[in-house]
Amino acid sequence: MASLKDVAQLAGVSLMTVSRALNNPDKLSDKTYQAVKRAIDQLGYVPNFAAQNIRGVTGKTIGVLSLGTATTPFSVEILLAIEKTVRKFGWHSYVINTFENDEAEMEQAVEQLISHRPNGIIIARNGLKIVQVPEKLRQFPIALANCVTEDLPVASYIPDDYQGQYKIGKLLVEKGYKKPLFLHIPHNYIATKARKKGFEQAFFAEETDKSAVKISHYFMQADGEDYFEGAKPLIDLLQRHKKLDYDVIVCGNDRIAFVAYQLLLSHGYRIPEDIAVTGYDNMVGIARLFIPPLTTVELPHYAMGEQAALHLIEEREDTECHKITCPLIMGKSC
Amino acid sequence: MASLKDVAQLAGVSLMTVSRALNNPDKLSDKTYQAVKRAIDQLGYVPNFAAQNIRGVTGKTIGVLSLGTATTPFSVEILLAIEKTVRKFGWHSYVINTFENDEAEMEQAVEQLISHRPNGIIIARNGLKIVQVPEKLRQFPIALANCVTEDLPVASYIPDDYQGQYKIGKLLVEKGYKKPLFLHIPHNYIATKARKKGFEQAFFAEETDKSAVKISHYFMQADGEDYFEGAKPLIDLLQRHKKLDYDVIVCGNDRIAFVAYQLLLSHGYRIPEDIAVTGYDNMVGIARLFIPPLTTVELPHYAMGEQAALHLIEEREDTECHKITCPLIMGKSC
DNA sequence: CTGTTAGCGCCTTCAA
DNA sequence: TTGAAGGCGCTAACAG
Repeated sequence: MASLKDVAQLAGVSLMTVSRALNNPDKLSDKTYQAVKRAIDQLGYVPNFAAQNIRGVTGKTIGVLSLGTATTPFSVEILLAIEKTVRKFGWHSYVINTFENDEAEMEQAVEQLISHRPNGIIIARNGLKIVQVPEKLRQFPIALANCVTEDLPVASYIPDDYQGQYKIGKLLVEKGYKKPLFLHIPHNYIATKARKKGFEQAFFAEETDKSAVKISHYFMQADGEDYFEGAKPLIDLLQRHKKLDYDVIVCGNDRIAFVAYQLLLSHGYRIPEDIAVTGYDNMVGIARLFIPPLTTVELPHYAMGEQAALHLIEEREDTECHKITCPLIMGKSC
Repeated sequence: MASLKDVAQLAGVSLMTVSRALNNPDKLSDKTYQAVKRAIDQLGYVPNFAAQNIRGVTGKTIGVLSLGTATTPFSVEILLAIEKTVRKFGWHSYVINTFENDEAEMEQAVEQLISHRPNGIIIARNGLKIVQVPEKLRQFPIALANCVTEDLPVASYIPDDYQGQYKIGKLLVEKGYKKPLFLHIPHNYIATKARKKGFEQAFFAEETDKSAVKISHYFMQADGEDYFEGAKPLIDLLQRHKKLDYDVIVCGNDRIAFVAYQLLLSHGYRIPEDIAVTGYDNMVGIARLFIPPLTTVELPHYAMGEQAALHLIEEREDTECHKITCPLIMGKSC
């Protein structure tokens, strides 16, 4: 690959002149600049990042430790947001994917991250969870995207699950729904509690006749990603009862909603005439395939990545847990 | 960040001794080695990648140009496979995401890729398409994952769509299905033709009474990713006819199947008793939510990434278009 | 305006 | 077994 030296040779100037043509063109005479530029184009020269980096003159670099992206690819948007945001500021990003439970791989991943001498670290997770911040990473400025930690005070950017589910609850109250069935995501997820609270508060705040409100809470035991399980309670109900005594199924995420749709439709229920359904996530590429379109709430993947990146770029000093609004996506399922 | 020099100072040895402790431990006396090691641990020293790279002693690097991952996150597995594979060989990988249609961004992406002085380039796409290989990238060894090009002879690794759809066709014939309705993915996709051919050959090869076979081909016009469109013909049919004259809906992908399921179930059809359905893709996180489980074919995302990486690592010299088998995923929808 | 020198962190080569 | 010198590609600081 062509180096500065090659360009200098071809242009018949010194190394520094070429360097300047790249970084301070106005410090050169127009003639020299043109000559150098021609040589650069001719050789297709592109500066060597490593060489610049060693001198500490590249834009800064953010190392991203991405956890578990494989199983839930929908959150890639976090990574894309980081990449796009840092690029806008002339920074670079470097992503390492790994899994929390593979210690050896994690160790290797961390070392690889450090070997690139990042100016900051973002730890991103596919689904909201508590993460451990690897010891060796704690020397860097850190921001968390879609995860939190108890290890140390560090800023995190996560979805405002309370607000999202609250908004759904409010909407349902306004529309006059009285008997919701809440099909949770696993009870050991962080999001679960916030969503439960959000939904209940939206309901109880508006309904004076609390006895009319029936909320059935079902929790799935499994920790797996098999959201089919989330709809199991509904399966039971459909088998046991001729007619459901609920007017809306509030689903913990769009995947559970998909299962619910199939169950309801196959039992002759019309959505939303006979029974309404709501989701959560706004799964990219899927959400709009529901018939009728699913009313759901969007996980702010892009914003989480963007904000975490900005946190490091702008050197924000807070160590708060920023809850990002989940916009309501109005469909026709309720 | 600690450098070799710092470690040397702390250990009271020369720079080179530390370097050797890292790369040729056996060339040191055990005592010195232990002393150095202690210093390394104490400082948490990790070699500076850029400095190694500039000397050309790091493992090699593969630059990945990832196209359009945002819209279809399901193919991230290609990137994960690349990362995992190169790591196994002590290589590194570096991913840049961008879009084909943004020329300025593409230009920038290519330069960034080159600035890392990769030893090889993989171009990966979210969905199988023809790509242009940027001029400046052609100087490197290249492998394509989930895409092909007409620009130059270069190895590509893509799904064997013919084989995949053939297998589905064969299965349906064996099970006695006679009247398929084929809901294609857009007709301008590369995969479409291969799948059509695969399906037809499976059918016509076995059925002697060709008149009994009814294949209705519908093509969607839109070039968008809105696979809802793919099911439009089915919507029309359901509106026009009391009872469908098909015994199986062969869907161009799982997303179309997703729509088809809802349409059929809401019209009182039981799957597969009244009408069967098949998919294509085995979309991660979605495929197993179908009720009944969808019989589909898996896009070999992992294998495509892995093989493209191996192509570069092993310095394979062919420039063929490798079609990778799509395994049949047996569900209960046919 | 342009060139020379020095040095970033590391490793190869050669000398001790 | 260990150390010193030189250089990878680049740029900041200083000369000319």
